[in-house]
Amino acid sequence: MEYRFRDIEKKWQQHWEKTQAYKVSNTSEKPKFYVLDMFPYPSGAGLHVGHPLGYIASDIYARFKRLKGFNVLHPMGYDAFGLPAEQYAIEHGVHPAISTEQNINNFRKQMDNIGFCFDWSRELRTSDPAYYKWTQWIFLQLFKSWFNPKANKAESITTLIGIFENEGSQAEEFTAADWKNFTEKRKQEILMGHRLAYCGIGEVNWCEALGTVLANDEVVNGVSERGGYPVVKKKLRQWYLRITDYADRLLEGLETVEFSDAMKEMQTNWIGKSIGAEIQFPLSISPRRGEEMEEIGAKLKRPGFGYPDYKVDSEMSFENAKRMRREPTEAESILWSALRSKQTGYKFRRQHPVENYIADFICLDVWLAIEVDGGYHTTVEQKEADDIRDSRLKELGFTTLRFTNEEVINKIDIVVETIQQKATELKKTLPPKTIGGPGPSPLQGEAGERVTVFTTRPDTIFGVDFMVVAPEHELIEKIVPANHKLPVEEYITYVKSRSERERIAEKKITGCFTGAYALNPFNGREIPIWISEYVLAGYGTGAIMGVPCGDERDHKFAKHFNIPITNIIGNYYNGEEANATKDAILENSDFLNGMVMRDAIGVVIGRLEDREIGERKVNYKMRDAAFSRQRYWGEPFPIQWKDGVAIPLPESELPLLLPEVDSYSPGPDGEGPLANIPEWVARELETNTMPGYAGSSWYFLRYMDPDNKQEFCNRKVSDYWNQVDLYIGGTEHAVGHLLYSRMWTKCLYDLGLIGFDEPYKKLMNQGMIQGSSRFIYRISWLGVFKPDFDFSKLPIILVSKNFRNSWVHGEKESIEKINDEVQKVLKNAGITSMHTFSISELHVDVNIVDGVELDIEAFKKWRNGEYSNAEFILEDGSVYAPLSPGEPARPSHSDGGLGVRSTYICGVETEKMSKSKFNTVNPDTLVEKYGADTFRMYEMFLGPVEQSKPWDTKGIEGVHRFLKKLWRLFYDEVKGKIWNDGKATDAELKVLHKTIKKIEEDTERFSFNTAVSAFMICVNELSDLKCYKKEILEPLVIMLTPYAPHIAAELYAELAGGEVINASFPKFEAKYVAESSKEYPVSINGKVRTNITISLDVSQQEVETIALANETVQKWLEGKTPKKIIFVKGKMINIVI
RNA sequence: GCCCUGGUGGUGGAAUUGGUAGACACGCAGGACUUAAAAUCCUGUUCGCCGCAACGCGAGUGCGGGUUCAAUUCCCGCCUGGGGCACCA
Repeated sequence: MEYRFRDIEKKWQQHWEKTQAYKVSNTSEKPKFYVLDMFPYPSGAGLHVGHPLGYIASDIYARFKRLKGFNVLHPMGYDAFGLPAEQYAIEHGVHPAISTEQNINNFRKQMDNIGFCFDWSRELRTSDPAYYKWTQWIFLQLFKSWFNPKANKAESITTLIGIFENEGSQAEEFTAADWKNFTEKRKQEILMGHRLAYCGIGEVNWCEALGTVLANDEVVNGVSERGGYPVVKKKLRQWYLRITDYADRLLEGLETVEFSDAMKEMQTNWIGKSIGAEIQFPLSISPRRGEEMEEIGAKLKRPGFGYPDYKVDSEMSFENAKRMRREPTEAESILWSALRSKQTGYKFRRQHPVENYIADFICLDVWLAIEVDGGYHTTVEQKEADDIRDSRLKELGFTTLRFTNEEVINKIDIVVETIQQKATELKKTLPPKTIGGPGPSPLQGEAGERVTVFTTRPDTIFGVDFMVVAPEHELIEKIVPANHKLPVEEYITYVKSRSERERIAEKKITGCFTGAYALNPFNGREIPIWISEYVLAGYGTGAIMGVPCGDERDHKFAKHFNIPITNIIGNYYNGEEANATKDAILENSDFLNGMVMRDAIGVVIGRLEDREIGERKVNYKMRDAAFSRQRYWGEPFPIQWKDGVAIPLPESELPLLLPEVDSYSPGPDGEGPLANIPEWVARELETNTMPGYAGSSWYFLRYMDPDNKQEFCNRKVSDYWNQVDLYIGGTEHAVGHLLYSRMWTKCLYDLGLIGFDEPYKKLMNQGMIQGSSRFIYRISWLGVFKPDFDFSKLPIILVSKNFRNSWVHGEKESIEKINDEVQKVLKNAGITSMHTFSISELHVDVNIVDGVELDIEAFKKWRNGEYSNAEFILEDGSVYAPLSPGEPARPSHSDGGLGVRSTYICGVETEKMSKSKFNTVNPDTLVEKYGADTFRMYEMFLGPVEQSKPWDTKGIEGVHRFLKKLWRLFYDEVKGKIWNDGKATDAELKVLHKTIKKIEEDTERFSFNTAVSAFMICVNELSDLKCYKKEILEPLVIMLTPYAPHIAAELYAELAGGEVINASFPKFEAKYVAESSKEYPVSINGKVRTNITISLDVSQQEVETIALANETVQKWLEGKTPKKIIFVKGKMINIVI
């Protein structure tokens, strides 16, 4: 009886479906185990051999755990919303729901073929209203929550409202009373700045021609990848998730989960926590002075980029400021107590340095300086000094008010009123502050008066030779003097056409001087402000301080633009490349001179904080997650916009169904397609939809309780199943999906909806299976065609790989050979008008190539006979021409045997597996040919699951042979059943138990490839021993169940009766594999020279004696005495001479 | 550019904690069975040198250094394939 895998597999798959063998209950005495695969997107291309890799791995583990006595949840479903279906809809007019449904059916059919143990009664689809109802519901919970930093967790927004009502907000500068007086709209605006799901303004890549928003990788060199149309940045209202508030918890959580170190590192880097300082650099030229400014700028004749022409003892003014703050005059004290804490409605600072002056009081919001004159201001010299100071302050854009001591002391009310009036007046003349909304851009606030940078190295403050501001920084348009406008605008136009990716990756140094200067806050040194594409508005503050001697990128920038470099680290800087050391002793660094850099960091921060020009700051590279898409095929937001205020729909109205649309094209102004529906717009509903990761951020919870109509998941059920014990998927989800779903889980936990705050306890990464592409080489005709030329007469000539290669390398012989052939063919075809050609490389379907040999006959039938008349120049130079009429069909090379066996050799390259590259291998054809069990085991046998590798079908035969060999331990072709009840020998038991141990260990650590090898070794050894004993075979079959469930079920049913999937994993017994001696490798100076078998229980002394007595050892010793003998018990012996 | 990851025979890979490099399988070569083929079985197979063979010798885990009695494994520098870089999923 032969191994009839097709019958067996069909039989058992039907049996399992009929008996609902994989249906899992939410209540069980057994311990639970949750195995989950990352949500697949049902693409139109169907499954290729890369997809099942992870599913087979999880299936093996799930089945293994079941044999080990666990109640195993192993569900599957579909991340069914997504762009490809929408793109297909735009191109073909098919509703995404329809194409998605078809794709899912196809996926399901393919998966069923492979014999997975999924509990299909729990299948999910994110596009199903019964599912997305709860996605919308969770979104509303996020919308109605804020992150309370004190509690370090999310809370209902009502607790925040309570705080505002009672205390107001210090950070946002309003009192409880203010809050009560705010309009509802204003209150909502403020609350929006705290909601976990919030609305803001964000920039997208907008392609007018395609009428759509593009992903970064769809933008190449400033134009769309599809079509090559121009792309610009467009600001759109967007939803965001406040994931940055969870940054610290996402970092801490990594310590509690079993992810690979690489994965943890990637997430840590993505979050990008860095500790440093935010430093404010005052601007040298006030943006308020407009046109007048450049004249001054020009007049000032700044000496290049070097030091300004006045020198300040900054330590002096700094010390003065501090001392004077400590010892204020009476008048100053009185005025300060009237101005402090925003009593006037304006924020004043006292003894604040402006360049090298120190203003008594200053309000940076309205550019107002207040001077209180003591008696000594009456001298002529002092008067002059005051005038210079006033005019400089005026130059900088400040208005100065002067009061005498007497005025302040006696008429404080009038003084304060005057100040208030002036401030209010100034405020009106100020350019309107841009209200950017609560978007993620950090560029708002008091732009226009100073540049704020974030740095992890405040100790290098005196090495700042330039600043780089993001070209899209709002400050730019305000600070650029007219004579610099043109080049700056040109540069900004260039940057606008670039995707973020391109900007970051650009090796070429680009940038543009803005014509404006900032001042070093400590010594007033002028610092030129540049813009460059490598600084992004979204990172940090959107501006960096350039320290060329300490940072490689800054160094290159300075060198490229000839910006003089200040060396603050002495010998550590060699003038050639930057040195990021923290160990150098600072030079040219004012009050830091002589200090070790790492110590200076804290000192600088202390001074920054003292002088209120900066502060210690934790910065995250991670930005809030953009959570809306201007697309159709996604979850609608349950939000209405009334008078610019977002109103959540009542939960009773969920789900908000995705409406039908006539066209899937975007709406006006880059809005989503939903904006095209009059009724939708009339209801003032949000026209964006949610992104792909919305549904996949919580799906693991829905699997636990998929049919619940009352809640997203019953708490008791989620308490039972708890975390996913094993999550399998690719590293491509390392930072996207995994971080989002971790954040959602933490939110749900904070809100008391689930009982754990990390979704995935253990993560296993599966590698990608790449495609191995094959190429053919076709002669492409170049030449002049007559107008009436009949193109069908043009012959198709294909040359084998080596001919093409040598042709490319210009080898005479090949060129002549190809030329001859070409001329002959052209002549036969009666073509004389052209004679030149090139050779182009074309993908050919890997399925009609055996290794690298093209199956010529199959190729001729490929693509409806496109190449049926092609002529082939084969590897040996012979020509394979089309049949002349009446000539009998020739066998292709693979039919072998007849005539000369020359072949057409294809080119090979490893690429992504993709339909368009004709390198996809469909699992269906392999399952059809070899069976699901062979396919499963072969995918595992290919190598470690977590490693990427190109697919090669060669080798599947070996696994198939193994299963046939296993079968022959049970059945003989002639005799039929051959197993017996005989008592197993020691040798047989040893083979069995060695295998049990290996399979158990390997399965537990996901080393499935070595487990398959162990099965092969076991079957080989049992075959050699001619062991057909039930005592051995039965445990073997149980062990095999996770890997090859069909054949195991069949053999087990015959052998023992019953269902193997409910059996128990065999127990390993050490006594059967115990060894008493070991064949030790004996090395001389680390090189193995011989082997000696020695009992395992002898001492080092005895081993040395035995080893030295050995003949080979004697020979190598050449009479010398060994210096040292190393003996590692059970491992090896090494003799050092 | 930045972050992560891989590189071992003709091929996929093994070597679990620094201890016999190449398990297992493919392919290839030779042989057995057969009229023949398929299927199956047996033998050999890292490279080089010597040799009828056995034995033996040398080199060898991307490249160049280092640590160690001993390195595929640890350290430093480089080359190179793959994944990610925020709207592909």
